[in-house]
Amino acid sequence: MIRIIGIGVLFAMAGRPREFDVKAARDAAMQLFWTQGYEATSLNDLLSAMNLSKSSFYQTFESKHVLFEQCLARYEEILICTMREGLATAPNSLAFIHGVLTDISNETRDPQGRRGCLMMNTAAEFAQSDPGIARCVKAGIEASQKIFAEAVATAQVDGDINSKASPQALADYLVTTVIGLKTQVKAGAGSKRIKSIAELSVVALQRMT
Amino acid sequence: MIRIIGIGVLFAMAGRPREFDVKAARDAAMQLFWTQGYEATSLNDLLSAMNLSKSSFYQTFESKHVLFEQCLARYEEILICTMREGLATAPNSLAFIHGVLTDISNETRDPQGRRGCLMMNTAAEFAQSDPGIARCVKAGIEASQKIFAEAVATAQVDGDINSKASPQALADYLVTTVIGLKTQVKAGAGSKRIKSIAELSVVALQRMT
DNA sequence: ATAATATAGGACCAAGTAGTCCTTATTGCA
DNA sequence: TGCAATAAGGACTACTTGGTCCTATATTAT
Repeated sequence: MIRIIGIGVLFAMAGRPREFDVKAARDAAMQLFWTQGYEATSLNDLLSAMNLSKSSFYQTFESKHVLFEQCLARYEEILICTMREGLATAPNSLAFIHGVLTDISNETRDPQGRRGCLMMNTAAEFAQSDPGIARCVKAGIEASQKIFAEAVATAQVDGDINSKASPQALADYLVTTVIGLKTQVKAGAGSKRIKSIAELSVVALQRMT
Repeated sequence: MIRIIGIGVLFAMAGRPREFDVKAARDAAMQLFWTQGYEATSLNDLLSAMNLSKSSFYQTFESKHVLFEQCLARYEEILICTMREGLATAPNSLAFIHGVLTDISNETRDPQGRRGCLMMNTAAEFAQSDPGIARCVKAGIEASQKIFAEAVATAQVDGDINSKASPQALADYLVTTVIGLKTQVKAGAGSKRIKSIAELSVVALQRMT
């Protein structure tokens, strides 16, 4: 039996309630995909990490591929929220930008940090062969570029960045630098090196026209 | 029967001669790995592309994994040679650096160009799980960084780059930027955008201290 | 009680994986 | 002529893959 609650919200009645947290399970899957990549993550890996039986898995999530799409979307959501929050709470916009770049140097030590960025990893594994995934990755990059553009514009008002430069262009530059730094980390670069590149990039940013 | 020719060179005598070109076959494999990645390239894919029977394949190349290592090494060799040549033939060092960055914008159109860089793709797929591969990737990055450092040093002598800056540090910056740009291309960025980021980065480079 | 749903577990499937082995034919040198 | 090597092709192994289906049991609202 299906009951209508509110506007357009369907609620299936009766039956045994779900025992696990769908969001928590999906987050566990996201972590796995993030660490291992899509292909390298087998269904059994997922079932273990999500602590689900195959039955429950397929009843809740359509397929491995669909689950992955959800994980990617969720990752981007978290990424964007984190960035927004960082921008809002930073002492000023330049400090935010500086922080995003230099903090990457902290990811060098443990394997956890060396995973890189799920979006980028996905672009590398998939973007050529799966248009849907490619669109999703592109949207994520676009979104983070937008936040950087906001930050740049504010920093220009603050007088921290040359006002002649286009915030869009500088934001593109920043996204590119972040991607480069994260990939360097993944490839094994050390903390000191990453930090110095980040510092250099911020200085360069302030002098651009 | 094995005969010794020269110093330490072994030459197996008699027997039917090999009908295919080992180097050409390996290059074909390299192209495939480059386009599809390691896991996504099946043995059958390789046999087709290399135009070999399974027998010939395993007689000549130890395994898929060993072949991949050879392909990666070969890729890095070509990359370094190409860079050396570019640096040698460019009108000046800054023009070389400028060319390397801006030429990436030409890779945006066809899928061929959007493959990215085999080294980076490999770092993304493997670096965490295969120490040998990781070492090889790291060596390749190091080598290209060295060439950039040379170019920067010469450009400083030419007066095109501020002499106070460390060539090593600027070279790290350049490698990072190249990686970022190539990944952006892979993720679907357009030619114009890539070009403008590249130009911006070169201008920034010249002003660094 | 009944309907509806979720649970665990396992059987099962078709396909694909890298890799080994064997046969038979081919080719070149000594 | 015979040895040594390559070639093509297929049989075969042992394993993994994502995914379906079924059974039996548990839990809830009506």
